[in-house]
Amino acid sequence: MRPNKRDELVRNALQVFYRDGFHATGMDKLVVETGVSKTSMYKHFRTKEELILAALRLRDESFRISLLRQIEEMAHSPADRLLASFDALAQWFEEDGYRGCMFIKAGAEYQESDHPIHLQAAEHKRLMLDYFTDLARKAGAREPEKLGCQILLLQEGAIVTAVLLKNCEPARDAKAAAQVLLDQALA
Amino acid sequence: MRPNKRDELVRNALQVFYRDGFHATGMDKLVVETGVSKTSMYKHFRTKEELILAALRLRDESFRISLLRQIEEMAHSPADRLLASFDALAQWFEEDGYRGCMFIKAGAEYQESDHPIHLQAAEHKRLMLDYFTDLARKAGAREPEKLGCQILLLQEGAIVTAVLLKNCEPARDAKAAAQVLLDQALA
DNA sequence: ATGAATATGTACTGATCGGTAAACTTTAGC
DNA sequence: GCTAAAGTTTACCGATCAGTACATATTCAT
Repeated sequence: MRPNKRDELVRNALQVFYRDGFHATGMDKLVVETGVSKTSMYKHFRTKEELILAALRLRDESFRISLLRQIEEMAHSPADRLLASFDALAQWFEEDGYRGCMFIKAGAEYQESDHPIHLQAAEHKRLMLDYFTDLARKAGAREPEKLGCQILLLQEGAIVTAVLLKNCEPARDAKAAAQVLLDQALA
Repeated sequence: MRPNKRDELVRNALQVFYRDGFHATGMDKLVVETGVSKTSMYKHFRTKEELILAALRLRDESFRISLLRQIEEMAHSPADRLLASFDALAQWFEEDGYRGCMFIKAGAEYQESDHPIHLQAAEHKRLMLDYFTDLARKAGAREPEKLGCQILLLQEGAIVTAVLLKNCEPARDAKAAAQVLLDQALA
């Protein structure tokens, strides 16, 4: 268990950053919430920013891996998988402690477009876009880049709407929209 | 010019909050950037939170008013106006200093769903949803609530995607998607 | 069992946080 | 021209910010 304390730190810090935000989470709060001493934190990461970047890297990995696995279990054709991504979204929204997309929030708190945290958030979205575009291409869509982007737009829209509007079901309406767009792109 | 200093404060503070974020903007920075003394600020607003709420109120008003006017100038039928909203979006994305939606960011920095700032951000989105739903109804859509929500999802998705992904044109793809959804809802 | 790496607690730095106190100056209505 | 409101400067409060120093304790491979 040599480097595991570091991973444990990143894992727990990730939860706190996701729950409370980046600027609102001080290093002293992290000491309390993660159980890792401040001295140890600064042995592993030279700055708070580096710790945030590590947390975002972990989030990107675990989020995308589990999302893709979910999708691939639920559906098998590329077209069905595009649609299934919205069912995965709906499940996510129902989870306790759902607080929207960590990368949208990171981009919102670190707005300069050349900031490392902003860049890492952008990279995550680019990977998501690539995944949807790939599925659209495999599904035989006429303009896969366009359909992939539209699927992404619906997802991002649903994610932020699910945070702010409790009275509507964005995942359902987004899926219905995706179905229409998909039909039209395959016709 | 009695109460105008207050309005000037709110107007300038709004710009700084939008540019730099809420937690990242301290009251001392606002003194420098707005030219209003700290004592005066606290004469007008008892807390930073009240100042933020006033800034958000102003933003909601001016943003919605100018957006609706733009839309109503560009198009005249309800259906065309739904589509024109994406042209207004595209123009917004091109503006210098575009930094996404202030209310999405407010909801991201103040995440507790009963927080006054979170509630105010949610109220803005609800008003936007109502507007689109109303247009969808007037356009004769089969399920106006559904179409209104889908338009909103595309808009929100485009807004956050325009912040993070510089290499694609979310407003264009969102408009094309809206066109398809609209056709299908009117058929 | 020992040595080296890794962890810890405590105490601290200077800067900044939101917010206040008090004394002084400007502005505007009568 | 006087009065009172509204604005200002300057200095301050205790708390918290990110980050560091240092001495001690725990862990682990040999």
